[in-house]
Amino acid sequence: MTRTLRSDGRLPLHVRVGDDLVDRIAAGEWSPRTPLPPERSLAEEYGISVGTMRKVLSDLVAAGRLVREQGRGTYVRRADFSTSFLRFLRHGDPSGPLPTGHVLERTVTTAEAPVAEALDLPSGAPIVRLHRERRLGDRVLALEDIALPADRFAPLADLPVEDFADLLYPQYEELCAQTVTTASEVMTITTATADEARALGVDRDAPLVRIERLARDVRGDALEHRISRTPAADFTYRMEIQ
Amino acid sequence: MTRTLRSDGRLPLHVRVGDDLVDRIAAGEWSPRTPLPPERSLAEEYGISVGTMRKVLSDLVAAGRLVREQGRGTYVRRADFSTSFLRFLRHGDPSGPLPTGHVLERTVTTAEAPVAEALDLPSGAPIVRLHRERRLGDRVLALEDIALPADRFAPLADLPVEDFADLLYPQYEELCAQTVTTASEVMTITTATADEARALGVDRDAPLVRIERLARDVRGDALEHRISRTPAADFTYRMEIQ
DNA sequence: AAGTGGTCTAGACCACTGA
DNA sequence: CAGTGGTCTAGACCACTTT
Repeated sequence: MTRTLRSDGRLPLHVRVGDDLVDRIAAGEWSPRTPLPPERSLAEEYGISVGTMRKVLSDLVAAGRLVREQGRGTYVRRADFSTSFLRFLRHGDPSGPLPTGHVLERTVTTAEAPVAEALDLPSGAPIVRLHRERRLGDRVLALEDIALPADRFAPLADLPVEDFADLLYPQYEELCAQTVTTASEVMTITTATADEARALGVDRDAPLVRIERLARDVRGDALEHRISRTPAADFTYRMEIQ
Repeated sequence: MTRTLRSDGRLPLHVRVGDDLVDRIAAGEWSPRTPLPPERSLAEEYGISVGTMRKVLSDLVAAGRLVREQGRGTYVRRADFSTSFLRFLRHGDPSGPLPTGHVLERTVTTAEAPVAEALDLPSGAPIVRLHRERRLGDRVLALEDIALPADRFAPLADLPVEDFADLLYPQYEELCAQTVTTASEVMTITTATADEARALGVDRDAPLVRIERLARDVRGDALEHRISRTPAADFTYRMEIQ
């Protein structure tokens, strides 16, 4: 009757149940729109007490994997798209108009070694590549080069380039049923190549902020590799340290 | 018998008890070296159940204010000094030798408006100013300008400049009983002035990373204002996004 | 062995959301 | 009003650290 856990029985129950829930979310059993069952039902399903199930769920909330709302339910968390690095740019007020996205080039190709490694794919695996600009009005704020595993993102191989949205993550969710939950970024300062300088409207060798991002799903599997470049002069980053 | 809480009685018990504990930590009742009483004693002291006290304590752990170790006790958390932005510099391996710190100038003066505001002091309040270099061997990695409220940091006004340590936060704790718990930083990219270029050994107008940090104690009160500058070419920053 | 935090249970009752 | 998560209790027992 109670759900069987396959993980190491020496681990605490709340850890094993949490891992199992993450697997089920990754398998698509629940999405950001369909709530998980109430904690009482889940506790019964796993044959554990409500108190323990509450610990499982609040740990997953702390880990950024779920969101709970009193009276409504427990939902799979989607990445907050405003955490994009673009919110660190200085243009206008942060509550102002959203920068637009423009895919200039989309190719289906095979992954070079570094990108394949980042995405945890065999070298030469098929990927969808997007070259993209973010703009505010006429002004180009950033250049982006995006790589996606072709098997998970097949619908994007045929999508007309003008149909790509300003925000890609909601589109990944709608068209490809892939939800971005977390990401790691590495930021460095570089100087503009001739092409970058032309596209961004800055001098050759002007300092750029370069951000390499790896976006992941609930289970931590790599979904998207993205390199963004933006003029350093426009950049401010705030962080809270503990 | 049970400790009286002064905060708004409509708030949940675990919040009120948590606030009270933070006040007691800020008042110096416990330090990173003297453990808090065991959860059972604390629960009794406040007249609440152990389960509720456990929630209070684990919330404070999640907020970065306490550290718990099974079998040992519950301690006030100190800032992990390795979270300093210097760990983001590319020189050598991160586990290599620690950069040294050299106070070039120490003055006791009054706070200018922006610094006073950041430190939440009245304009013109007395502060201790430090101008400092961080070096690895002969090489200057970063310049720092530090401002500290003179009342809380009186012992530093007389300390010979050569007695300042490589890491200041442990010294704040030992000499001034001030523990840094959290900080916020704002990072921007600037270009080197003539003085900065000379001190850092880069070209005039070379890109610099400028980090403005405000360090706080458990209660969130401002302890230290610090502006650091380091050559942008040396800088890498990794972040995990949720 | 004594003392600490960690796991887990089995409830009662409250606060909020939506139909 | 039914159904959801949030608060709080009162325990038992386990795992780890220190003496």
